[in-house]
Amino acid sequence: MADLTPDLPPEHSLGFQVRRCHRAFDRVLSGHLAPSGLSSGFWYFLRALWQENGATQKRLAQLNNVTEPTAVAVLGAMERMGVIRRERNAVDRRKVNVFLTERADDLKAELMPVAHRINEIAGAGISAAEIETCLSVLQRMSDNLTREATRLSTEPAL
Amino acid sequence: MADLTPDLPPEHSLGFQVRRCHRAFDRVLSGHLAPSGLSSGFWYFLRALWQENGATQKRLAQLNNVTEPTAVAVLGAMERMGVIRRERNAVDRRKVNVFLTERADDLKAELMPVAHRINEIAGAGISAAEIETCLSVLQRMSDNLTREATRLSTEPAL
DNA sequence: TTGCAAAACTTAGATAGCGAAGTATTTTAG
DNA sequence: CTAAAATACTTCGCTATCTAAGTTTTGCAA
Repeated sequence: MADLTPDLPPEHSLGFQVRRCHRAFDRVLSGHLAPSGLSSGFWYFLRALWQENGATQKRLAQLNNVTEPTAVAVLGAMERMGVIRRERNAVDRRKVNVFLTERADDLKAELMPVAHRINEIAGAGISAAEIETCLSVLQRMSDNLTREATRLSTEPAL
Repeated sequence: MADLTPDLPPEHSLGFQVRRCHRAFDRVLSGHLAPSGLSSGFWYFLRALWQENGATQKRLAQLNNVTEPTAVAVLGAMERMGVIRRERNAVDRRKVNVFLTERADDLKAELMPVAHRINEIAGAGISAAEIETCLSVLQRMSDNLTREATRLSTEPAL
């Protein structure tokens, strides 16, 4: 009997390559952060806070494309490490504003060059035009998929 | 005092976009798999086994770019669900060969179209040439980063 | 042949991520 | 003004992932 389900060779699967690349990035990032005693999860929230210090947890979750429970967990760890401070909003007491501590400012000087370096390493031997195309494709795919995920959760059984 | 650490806007960061896209893929995949009672981790191992039924756990970990403990955990769950069967290799008793069960064959017919569909959704409105470029860039970045990760772990303090 | 190194797997403990459900606060509808 | 809905956060329990360290088996070398 012939096999009627065509294969999708991993190398030509967008999902496969994106996943592989993601983990490669994450491993290198973790490797560079470990000497400072930081885990890779911190990085994303630190970067968001360097741009929007005092943001609410919900806002930080959005900037990072993670859910709120994830934000709570990581920010909790960051607070215990003294990198951020959480403050209940006085006007709207549902909100919690997150502020960087002095410690985090030192980290910025230490970590920003690392981020640049990792992007350099990743893009070695790849033309600027190719990288631009890749970034653009990744962005459009994320948008396409986010739309689909929303559709899936709002139209459950279909 | 001027800020001497240049920002890396997330939209122009390869790491950021790859991570965002990865999670978008994973969410949609999970959403499509949930009705079948499967988690997204199963998919990657199933695909590998459809190509190399009977492979060892080490081999499956390599094909998936995950570590051996990860493979053990996911394959354990798959075995408990009756999707695979593990068999100690008679010649070299260190090895464990992994075989698909009948149940997994049914899943192939069910899941392969889903995988194709998700890649279609992701690539909607993007030209074939752009996608080819993106795949190629992702592959080269993964290789660059994997090399760096190896360097980091073999030359610890440098 | 014995003994040590390497290989394949496993266990243990940690971090991220998720969805579902719970709590407190604010907003809105009637 | 009050009840219901929406918002922001939290808690809980799960999966996936990692590193480090342990077990069993095999292979190589003195």
